[in-house]
Amino acid sequence: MIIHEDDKGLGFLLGDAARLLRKVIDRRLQPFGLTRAQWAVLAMLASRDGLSQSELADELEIEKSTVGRLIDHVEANGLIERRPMANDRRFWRVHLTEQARPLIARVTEVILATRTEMLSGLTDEQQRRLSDGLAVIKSNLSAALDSEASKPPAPLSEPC
Amino acid sequence: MIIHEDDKGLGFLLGDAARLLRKVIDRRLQPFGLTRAQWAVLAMLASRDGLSQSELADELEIEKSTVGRLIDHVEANGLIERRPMANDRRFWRVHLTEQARPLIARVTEVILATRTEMLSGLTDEQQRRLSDGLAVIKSNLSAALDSEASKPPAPLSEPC
DNA sequence: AGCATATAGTAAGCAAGCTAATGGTTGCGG
DNA sequence: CCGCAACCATTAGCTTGCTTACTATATGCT
Repeated sequence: MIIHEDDKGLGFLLGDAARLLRKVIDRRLQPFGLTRAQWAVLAMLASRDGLSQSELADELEIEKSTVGRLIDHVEANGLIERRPMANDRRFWRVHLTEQARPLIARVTEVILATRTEMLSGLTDEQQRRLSDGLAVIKSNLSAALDSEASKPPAPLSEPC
Repeated sequence: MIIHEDDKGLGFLLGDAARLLRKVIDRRLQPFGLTRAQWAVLAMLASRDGLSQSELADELEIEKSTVGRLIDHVEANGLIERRPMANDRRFWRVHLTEQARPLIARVTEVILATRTEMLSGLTDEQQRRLSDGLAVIKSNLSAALDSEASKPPAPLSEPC
């Protein structure tokens, strides 16, 4: 049979695991006044300080509007700041503040510990295969999204 | 080195893949007036009609409050209905309406096609391993969440 | 120069997660 | 039988995702 409804389907499994991970991390980051999404911004800036908001959106694979609001929150907490660019006033470069560095170091430990916990019981080989599998899925889904972006114009109404 | 920052870390990878899947499915279900979360409710009821809201929340692994609002939406669309239980007025049993059945059949095809697309390029064996890996992760994260629920009471203040 | 187009960011509105607090029922123990 | 605890559901409020529409700035073509 085609539909081997093993348990709930791989799609649901993926969603459940991701939701659970978000929940765990949000809990553990709460003492730091951070959420998982906000941490993603900090982690990206930690290795590539000074990105613009659009670049951040690309790297984090979320929408510009989402990243904008996210930055509002983190900036309100004093961990990052927007700096105008001299030559192009449309841009803002986002930089970590001094307070951010030590906090990032501590949060990194929490994140790594959580990752270890999440992967406990899986061999390095299994982890690698999991990574590879998820990468394939991401690539397939990106392709699906792209192919959709072109079709919608005329799926059910013929011209005149 | 311990932190082999391969690309973005397995945690981010997991979140990205899940977010992408949600995006694709939400798009494809939009013509049906459904979202992925609402579909989860319908899919569950399709095999186990008449669950209570709390049972649905347990099965779907989301909070009661979330499932309540979700049911509001789907009910407003006329696909399900809440029926009071005679002997216990705290309960509502959620049932599919007649209109729901044919729609569920069509949506199921879309979902299965999307799953196939998502997994294209992965052998059955790879899919199985992916499933198993995600199941382990879910179980580890559930354990992490539980162990946290017991600790918080007294992490930093000693009794008198 | 001047207008059209593209690009960076913002704003508003919806869905869906979560938590915490509330109201209404039920059931049990004294 | 009365009151307390447990339980179902709802409400309100927060964050984060998306979409769509808008502003402001830059660029490019005529």
